[in-house]
Amino acid sequence: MERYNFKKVEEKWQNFWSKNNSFLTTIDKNKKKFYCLEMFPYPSGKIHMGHVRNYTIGDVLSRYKALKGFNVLHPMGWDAFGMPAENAARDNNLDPKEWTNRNIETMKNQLKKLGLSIDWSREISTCSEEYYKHQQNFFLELLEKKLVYRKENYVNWDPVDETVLANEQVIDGKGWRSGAAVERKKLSQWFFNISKFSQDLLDGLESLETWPNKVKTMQKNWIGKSFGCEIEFKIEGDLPVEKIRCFTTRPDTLFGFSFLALSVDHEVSKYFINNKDFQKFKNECSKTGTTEEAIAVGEKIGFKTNLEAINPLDPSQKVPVYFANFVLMDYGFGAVFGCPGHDQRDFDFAKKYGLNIKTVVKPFDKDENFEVKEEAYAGPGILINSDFLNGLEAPQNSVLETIKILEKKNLGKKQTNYRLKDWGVSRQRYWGCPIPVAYDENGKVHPIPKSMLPVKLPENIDLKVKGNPLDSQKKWKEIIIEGKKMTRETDTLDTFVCSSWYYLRFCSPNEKHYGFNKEEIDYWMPVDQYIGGVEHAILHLLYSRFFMRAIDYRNENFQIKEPFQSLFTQGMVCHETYKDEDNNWLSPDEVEKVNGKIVKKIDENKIVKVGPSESMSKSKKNVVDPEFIIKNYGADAVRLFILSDSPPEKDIQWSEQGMVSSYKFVQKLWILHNEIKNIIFKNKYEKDDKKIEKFVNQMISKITLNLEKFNYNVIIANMYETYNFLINYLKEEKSLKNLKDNYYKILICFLPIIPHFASECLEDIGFQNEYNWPKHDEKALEEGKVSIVVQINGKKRSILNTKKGLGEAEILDYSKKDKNIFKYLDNKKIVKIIFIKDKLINILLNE
RNA sequence: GCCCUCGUGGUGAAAUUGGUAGACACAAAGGACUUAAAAUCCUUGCCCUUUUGGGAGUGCCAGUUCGAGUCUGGCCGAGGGCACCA
Repeated sequence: MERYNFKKVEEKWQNFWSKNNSFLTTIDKNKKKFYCLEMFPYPSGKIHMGHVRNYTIGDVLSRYKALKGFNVLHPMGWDAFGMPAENAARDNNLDPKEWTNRNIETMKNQLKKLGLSIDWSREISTCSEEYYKHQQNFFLELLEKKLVYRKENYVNWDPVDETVLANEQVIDGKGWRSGAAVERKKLSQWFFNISKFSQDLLDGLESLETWPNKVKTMQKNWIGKSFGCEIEFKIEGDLPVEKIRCFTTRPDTLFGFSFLALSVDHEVSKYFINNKDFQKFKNECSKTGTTEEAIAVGEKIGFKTNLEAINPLDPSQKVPVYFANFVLMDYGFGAVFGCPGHDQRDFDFAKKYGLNIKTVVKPFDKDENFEVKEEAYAGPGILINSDFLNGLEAPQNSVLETIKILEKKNLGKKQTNYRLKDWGVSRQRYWGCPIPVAYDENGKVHPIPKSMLPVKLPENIDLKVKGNPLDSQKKWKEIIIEGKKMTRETDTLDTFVCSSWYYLRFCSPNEKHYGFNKEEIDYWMPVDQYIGGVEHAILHLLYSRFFMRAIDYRNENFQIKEPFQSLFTQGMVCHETYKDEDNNWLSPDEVEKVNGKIVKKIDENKIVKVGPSESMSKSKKNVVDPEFIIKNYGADAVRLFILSDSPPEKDIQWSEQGMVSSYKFVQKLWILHNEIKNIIFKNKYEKDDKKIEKFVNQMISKITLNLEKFNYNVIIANMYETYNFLINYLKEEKSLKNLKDNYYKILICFLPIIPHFASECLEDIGFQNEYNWPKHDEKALEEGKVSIVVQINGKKRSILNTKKGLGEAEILDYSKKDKNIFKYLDNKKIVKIIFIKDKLINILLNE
């Protein structure tokens, strides 16, 4: 017997699949479809372990579903626009397109070596004209439907990447990619009207039953629905301001009114343009948005005006109007009614400026003299000190009741607010999809006629210029539309737009006239299983859900609202971190273990500091290169290891030892296979044994269930159990009638996990082409013996091995004779018996 | 501060959803084979007993139940998300 040569075998099967177009998919209406999609990668250069995990999980599912008889769509493509290409190209004097395409070539080869069952004929790349021309077309459609618009607005400006970021792309006040502190800047920008669908996006979450709750909650919070009331406050003072509108969720606490706070960008601020103190204050406020310290301390500061606001429910009450740093212009009306008694933030502000703090809600268990002292009381209770509102249950009844009163008196009206803001999609970068519009002499927007699409990116341009490289392309900017000279838009689209509809394109990668073909998406969509990292919980997943609604809007031919039927978010791949004496990060191949100590490879005397295990990242150098690992151990062993140990939704610890043991397991399986093959071909079947049949049926049932439930780590354990069983079985039984058929079934169960190995073994014992997923036979499971637990007063005292299906009386009889049991029964009365067939008997005794 | 998730051996984790806790693997210790090492295989894994066996035990405290890792309430701890959202 030869040692298992994974290199030869894996190459052989990869070539076989490729030559036979094994994973090519076409519409087949006689079969049930299954669309399995993993989040497509950014072509950064090489695949990393995260990709290996993500795509292995998807591949196991795809292969399993295909064996079950589904028509499986399992495509792959490239999220190919974006900053790294532009930066790399600029720094190395390259063309971003070349850089990107070279990376795609490399990564595609790496993915192929993993043995993924991907239909490569559907490969797409978002930076190809073939792809982005359809995207430009979508943009124009949205423009027609008024779902995309242009407005001047404060934006999140990333000073390092020199581009605008969407709210979702600002993390802790920093750019999601560059990590630079984000600044506020006023710019004219393109926006997608995602907020139009706030309620619909929220409602849609209900239908996504198999999405992780975590993700649904995050989206729900992000959409941030709140119900309340819009109130108009009359204003008196030395400025021509008559009224100011506020939004509040607690109109019922109006009698606790103590100040009115405005955003520094509120229209009232126009009267303070020349006020130096105000300008100074405003500066202070813009700083607090970005420094971490200010966020941590959360100090509230205000600027007092000479205006006074009148309480609509009690015109005799007048309170001061402030500008305050904690009021946001783009939520509500940029104005807040301050009720310090029952809102902690208002409380802090009132304390600082010595404003009145009035208690208007008392907790249920306190009397009417209850007073707010150390902190605001935001809980439920009964309204007090509130005139005609006294006695109402807050907020349960009081909010609606107060809104009714305000509406009747024409002082306010019911309103629902959402935190979700429109999606700014303009990016001042070269390597993205050009926005297909132009401006005439007056700055009026003109869509580029569809016949002139795509708007192609100019080639061979200078990327070293400051700002947007497209802006300096004078020739390219000129365009003539219907005889008129115009100037092109130089902003490109956020790359998240590209990934908002790529899953549609996979259904019709060759459709020339439109982004997709109706017949094809009707068959394939929605994606049955989407798999990717949880980091896209809001960004990509919300944008995609929006994009389907945007296409669906006023479109009778399109009915998809939810693109992803099921979502699975896999955990990260982690590795220990290492640092040398000078605190420089070291990669795992720069260190080794000598006598239990981790040391530097080049110098054994240098001790290495071992840090906590963290998600693999280039910056911490705690990465392991998949290509190297695949080369050393083979794709099957890598697949096996990446799935073992931890459940796929949890983080996994990369361990060299674990990797080696997976490798050895494949070798051991090969030795076992040869032993079985010998028995099969020597035709030594004589004894008809049910033991193997029962075991294999149990195993099929377990593995099938674990596949359905994404318990892939348990499947690996099942594989080890199977191996252990077979080894012992072969020791006992040398003549085995049922071996071949049962072994065949086992190999098919292994196929999704270790496809090369299983295909090779199947061929080796004479099965060549079509395999089907085995069904477990209930009858086989029922035969034979069971272990029944015998309990005395709820404690396990013995185990009976009996035939299946015995009744209570028989089991009790056996129990009484059991040597571990009868000593307990001595002189005791049986009070009660709990009996569960084939499982357990619990005998309750009188003490 | 608010929201969500999770606490099981030295480690990663299983447990048919209320019925044998620790499957399967990693690491460790002891042993076998070997002149030796590597590889491989076997055994062990809290406490008491020489063994048969018994006791404790799934973060902590209580409860429901014949029976709780699983259900309920309270507490403690870890991880993640959001953060002046009125």
